[in-house]
Amino acid sequence: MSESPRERYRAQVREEIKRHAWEQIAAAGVPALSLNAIAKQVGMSGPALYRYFAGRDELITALIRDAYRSLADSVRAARGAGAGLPGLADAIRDWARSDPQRYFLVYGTPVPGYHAPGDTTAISGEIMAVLIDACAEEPDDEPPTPFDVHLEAHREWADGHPAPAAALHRALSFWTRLHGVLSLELAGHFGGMKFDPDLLIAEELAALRRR
Amino acid sequence: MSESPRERYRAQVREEIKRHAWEQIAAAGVPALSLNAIAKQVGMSGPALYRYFAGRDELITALIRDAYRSLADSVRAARGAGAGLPGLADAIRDWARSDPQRYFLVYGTPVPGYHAPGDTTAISGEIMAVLIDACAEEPDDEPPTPFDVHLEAHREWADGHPAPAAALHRALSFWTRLHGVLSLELAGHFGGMKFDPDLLIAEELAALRRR
DNA sequence: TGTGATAGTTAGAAGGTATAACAACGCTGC
DNA sequence: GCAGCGTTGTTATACCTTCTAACTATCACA
Repeated sequence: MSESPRERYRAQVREEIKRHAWEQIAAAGVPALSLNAIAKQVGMSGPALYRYFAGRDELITALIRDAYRSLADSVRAARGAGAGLPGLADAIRDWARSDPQRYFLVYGTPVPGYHAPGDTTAISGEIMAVLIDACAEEPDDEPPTPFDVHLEAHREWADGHPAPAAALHRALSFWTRLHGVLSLELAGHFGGMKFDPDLLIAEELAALRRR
Repeated sequence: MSESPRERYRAQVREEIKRHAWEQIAAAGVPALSLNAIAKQVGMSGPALYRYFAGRDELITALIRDAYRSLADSVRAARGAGAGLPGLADAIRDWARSDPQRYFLVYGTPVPGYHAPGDTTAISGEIMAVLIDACAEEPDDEPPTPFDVHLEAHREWADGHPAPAAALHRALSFWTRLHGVLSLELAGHFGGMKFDPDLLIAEELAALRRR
């Protein structure tokens, strides 16, 4: 399983290409990402880059995969350190704020034709599993809602997780509420409004306990 | 104030250009929007289109403005027809589903350098005002939260609306919760999950009453 | 040490945005 | 009615992009 020197070199170059790609994306967004410009930055000329990525789409797909992986790692690390829902929210929020365009590469505007490769949906499920875990340990004194019973009938996506439907519901709400505030904040839609988005997030998630 | 025949013709051509632009965007997203292709569809060749829009950016800006205007009109129409929060949610949801890429043009991934023109932020405020109106007439039996008092101190963005801070809070939560579910749904992130997003939206908004 | 896969090069096709220079049309004022 | 001018269209062009083709040089390995 040891890698040949060629493979090692190849992997290094691929990483360097992606590093420059992330810089361009952070600076001007995905549309401004130019393979030519990256190639020059890396020190090779134009088409040589196609030895490492079949094209623009494959490079972007690799970036999306890395972003998903990074997010899942952050979430699992936080959970591993004993974080509950507030701690997980902090982890996701920090991850998103550290590079908004990376967050939007995962959760932003989709390209109509694009279908995510299977492994990213697997990573997505991995994140969801952690959220459900954290939700399952929260106290639950509310009666089941209509959506809870609906969820009970459509819980295949939880991948056999044993948590009650109410926990799945909570995980979904956690995800959508956090994303709702976070994406609007990062997109600048709270522009003129002077309130602190963190407080809104905190309250949105606190309300989760009361459902 | 009557418009000359030239102005009328010019306005018609601009509309036709935007019509084709929307078709391209709906089909393949903003990145695939090509001025050249649009020009050919309209029946003129290439650079002639620059007589009507100074460039790609100006065309897209015009589309964003129209999208904002259309959304605001839908919201106001629903409100004018007596809709409360559930009705407003339906209106926004229907508007978004009728053309997801139009929704994402307004609320999707932002371009790092881009600053929205002033009139669109005005329209955004117009929408917000309607939401606050609807929230103000909802019964409110909850004690004020910490975020409520924070909002009371930072309510300039509500543009002098007389509603109590709790109503502003509710309007913000309505907006962020709806956007959270809607954008994830439209982006396909509920892919494998078989639950009905409408039920989740309904429950997220019902929980608004309990804060 | 020879040989073949790999990594790089330049050339070029196809298509994009955008500008410049020019022709033709039509509205407007006299 | 008609001269003149602004507007709308054209083609040519510059420069960018992605991506393929053909060719060369290098490096690992038998």
